[in-house]
Amino acid sequence: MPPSPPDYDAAAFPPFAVTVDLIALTVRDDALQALLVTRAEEPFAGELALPGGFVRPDEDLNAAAARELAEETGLHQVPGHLEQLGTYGAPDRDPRMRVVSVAYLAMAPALPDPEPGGDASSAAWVPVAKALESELAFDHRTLLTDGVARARAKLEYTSLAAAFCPPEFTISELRHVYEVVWGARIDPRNFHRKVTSTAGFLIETGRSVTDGPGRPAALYRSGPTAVLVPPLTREP
Amino acid sequence: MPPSPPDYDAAAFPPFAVTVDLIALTVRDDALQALLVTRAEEPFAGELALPGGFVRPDEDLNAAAARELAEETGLHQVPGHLEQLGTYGAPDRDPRMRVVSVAYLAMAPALPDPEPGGDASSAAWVPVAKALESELAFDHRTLLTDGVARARAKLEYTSLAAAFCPPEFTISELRHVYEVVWGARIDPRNFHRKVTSTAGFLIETGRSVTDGPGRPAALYRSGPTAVLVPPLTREP
DNA sequence: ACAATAGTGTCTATGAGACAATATAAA
DNA sequence: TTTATATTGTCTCATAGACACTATTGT
Repeated sequence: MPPSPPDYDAAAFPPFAVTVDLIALTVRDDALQALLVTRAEEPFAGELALPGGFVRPDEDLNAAAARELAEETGLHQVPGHLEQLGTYGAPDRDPRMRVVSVAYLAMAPALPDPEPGGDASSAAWVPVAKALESELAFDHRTLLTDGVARARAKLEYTSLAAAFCPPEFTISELRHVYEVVWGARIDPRNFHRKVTSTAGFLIETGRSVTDGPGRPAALYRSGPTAVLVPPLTREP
Repeated sequence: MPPSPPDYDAAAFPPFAVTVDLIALTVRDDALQALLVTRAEEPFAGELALPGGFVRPDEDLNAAAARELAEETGLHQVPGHLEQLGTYGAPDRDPRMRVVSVAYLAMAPALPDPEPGGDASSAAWVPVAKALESELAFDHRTLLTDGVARARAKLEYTSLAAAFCPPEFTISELRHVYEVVWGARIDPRNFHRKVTSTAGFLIETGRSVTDGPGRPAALYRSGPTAVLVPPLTREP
């Protein structure tokens, strides 16, 4: 058994840099898309990367993630869902120094394109399939893969799909989220029955909208139920 | 929108300390128990805390967690399962300085008590129910609560319950893990049918053991299936 | 024999998936 | 009308839970 020091001297702690990185996902143009930036500085200058940045000295981790998301999208208040995904801290993941990155997963409805020329000039929404074909800076391919896997899994047993929808949405829009994220067709009739029979998942607004031909669709808001029992299954 | 600096100067990054903390769980004496230490130093000297310590300058996060687990249990190689739980970094969570802690969840079979007098002299297994009644240092009550919730949830849809069992175990032992972690009785007959009919969950060893009266129980090893479909449900 | 635990078989209600049928709109 | 989408209804098969029953041990 290796004899280990009883504890480090608190004043001599090894210094780390701590960053937050964002896997911000949305559904646009029938595709799952992620927010990516083009790095302006070394290392990996000119390459695609996940948005992120250093946590400030007196800033909570979640606050740092929310701040970065707002900065990169150009919106004050970003709708949708934000949760911690995991922390990545391999000693050599950043060539400059020891950096530990706390990754956050954001799920948002379709947002306007980030303003070119603004602070987030280099940010853009990119289909996940295309992003995973590209080179990504640091270990960001791993982060993106993990984030997408988490999102896909969570659609099964939580009501998070609604985070990809605007505040009021039709059941077709919700189904479309599932179909795009899972990459699978879903029977509209069974889906309708399932989501409407899960208590607390959806709240009727009483209104309806008509888009193109066909019977108008009822509008719903997201309900209080976060965990779906039974879950929606992915394998037809 | 607050104008934010385009990026921090990499050389002027805000320094953080990074630690790993362990939620090490086991099933002993019909109770879910956690490994706790009594702190020797300020802050919170004399109080109960989760085991943990600083990540070393060239150490991976998972390696740091595995090292701490080995140190605190007194075992070179700790059986069971180790996974990242989440990262806790509120600015004031450590009164000394800015500390970001990566929490790891460990699930192990019943282990010998840590050697008093050794390096882990202050470590001991404590029933979770009792631990949550006590004061815990830092935000460790939150970490412990989150870890237990994760473990309970994961028993439903993964084969992780076997991590609480020795390498070879009976179906009764496995069921006992579920009953203790969930705090609910499970019908032995339906449980038997369920776990044996989930392909890849259990592997027969061909041997059996007899403990007390009753028919001998077949011995199984854990199989390759990590995700249980369909899941075992918690609500009878 | 009796008690205790392991393991198998059976029944029933529920729910998922397939798909027919109806409702209501645009073209 | 034709077409497209929304919504409801029906049928069938699989399965979860309740529980009777058999198997095999210790006392």
